[in-house]
Amino acid sequence: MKHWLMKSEPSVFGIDDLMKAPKKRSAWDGVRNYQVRNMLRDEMQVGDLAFFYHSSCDEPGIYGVIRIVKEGYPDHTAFDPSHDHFDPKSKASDPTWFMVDIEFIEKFERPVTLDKLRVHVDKLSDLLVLKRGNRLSITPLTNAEWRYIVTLAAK
DNA sequence: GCCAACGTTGGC
DNA sequence: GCCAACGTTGGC
Repeated sequence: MKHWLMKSEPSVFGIDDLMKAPKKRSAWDGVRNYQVRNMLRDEMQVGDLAFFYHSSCDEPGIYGVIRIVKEGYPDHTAFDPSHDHFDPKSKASDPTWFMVDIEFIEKFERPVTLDKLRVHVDKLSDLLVLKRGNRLSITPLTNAEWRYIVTLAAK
């Protein structure tokens, strides 16, 4: 089982939206970056756990835990001309973009904020979300990084 | 294949 | 709103 960090803007879709969704599940759609597409399509597996990270908000950070419940499948929002994420180069017969389904697991009592992650940069020096200029909305974490952040959340 | 221009991301 | 950093596009 792999571990991930998945970023979203809470003004668009945050962990509270996921908690309110039917069966506390949702598609993770709208990814339009090839590196992230490859992870969605080729690497993420049912049962993988991910941190739900809020970006572009008052307090960026990790707000909880989610689980992959459906492996990569074509992102149909790319086929719909009326949709924000429409992409004419993605065809149903040969889709460019993929998504997974996720399920709510846990919301932290207090988020592990970006500031807090930075305090622990000695233990989290490879964490991509701490690297300046990183633009990937989904990044892999090592088991050690995952466990360390879980202990931060429990404090 | 190069690279300038442009659009997007995301913290501040 | 600003701006650094990066990905993508398109002319050549």
